[in-house]
Amino acid sequence: MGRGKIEIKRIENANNRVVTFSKRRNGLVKKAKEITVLCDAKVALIIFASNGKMTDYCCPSMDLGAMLDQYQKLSGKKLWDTKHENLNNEIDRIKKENDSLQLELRHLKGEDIQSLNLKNLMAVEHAIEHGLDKARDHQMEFLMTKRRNVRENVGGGESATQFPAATTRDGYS
Amino acid sequence: MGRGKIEIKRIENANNRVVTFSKRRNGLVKKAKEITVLCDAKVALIIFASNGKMTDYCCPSMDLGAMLDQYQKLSGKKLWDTKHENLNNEIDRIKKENDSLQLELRHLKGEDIQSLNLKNLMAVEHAIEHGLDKARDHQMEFLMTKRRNVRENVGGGESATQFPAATTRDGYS
DNA sequence: TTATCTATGTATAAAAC
DNA sequence: TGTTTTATACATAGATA
Repeated sequence: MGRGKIEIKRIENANNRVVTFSKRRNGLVKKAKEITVLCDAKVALIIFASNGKMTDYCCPSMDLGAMLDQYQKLSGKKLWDTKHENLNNEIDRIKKENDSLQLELRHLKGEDIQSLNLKNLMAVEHAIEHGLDKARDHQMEFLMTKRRNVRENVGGGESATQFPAATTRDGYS
Repeated sequence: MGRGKIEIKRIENANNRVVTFSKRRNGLVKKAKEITVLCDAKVALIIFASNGKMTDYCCPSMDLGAMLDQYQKLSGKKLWDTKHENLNNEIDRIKKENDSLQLELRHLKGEDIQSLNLKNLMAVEHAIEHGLDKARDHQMEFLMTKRRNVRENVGGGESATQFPAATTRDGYS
């Protein structure tokens, strides 16, 4: 074309290639706009230069998302379902983790323990005992702090008399 | 062009419009292919005729999905995120639920309880006590059953002393 | 880059099949 | 519809700024 016909193959001269790209890209977008107007067509066009820079055109009458929905319907090709699948898998994974946490939690609260065998049951018991110890230790710390505060305070100590419930049971252990 | 210049506005004659569409669509796709080859460009092109029929072209070096990923990155526009948003919200919701379960679990095990106030600490304690009661009740049942079985067995008790096998699920420590 | 300048090669409007 | 024909209008390669 122009000052000489060219073969349709990669333009080796980098400068020519870039210049030609720029011209033809403009031409392509222009043509896309024209067919849109002239023929009531819907056109979406995305162009990446070899340097990564992007140019795009989408007809005003339909947005790209709608175009792509239609594309998927008509072509049968999936564009984002693989992405959906990954998210769904993630959801499944977390839900399972969630379920097992819920179960463990119920066990520690003494619920659903009929499904446990003796060994697991004893493990649960020990976990609970350990937790109880720590909770009581902590309560005690709370109270000690409170009492010390009361002593250092001016007024009366009625709040300081409030001791933890701490009913100690002895099971068989 | 051709036998007469035309204005770039909708071609009112339906027949002309369709014929022109067909010609220009072919021209557009041809140009898209050419720039792809000549300039190392990546091009995606989707065209819908007013009758709904679709024509598309995508450069061989990148599939449409990848093109669109790149499009989203570079343009900042969301194509399918509304669809994804729901799934992502679901994931967030479950993750939060998960976190709160984990925290509750740690509390019941006596961990991280320094962050609790006295009232919550006592609530935890009561939950633990309740769980412990139930666990011990259940253990007791186990043993009673076992003892009864031993009594009812004919031979020597050595097989009867064998405690449940305990195929173990872990996590109670 | 982008714009302008030309000579050429292409695309295509209109018509007819 | 799709193709061919043909006259014109456009696009653009290469050079230059």
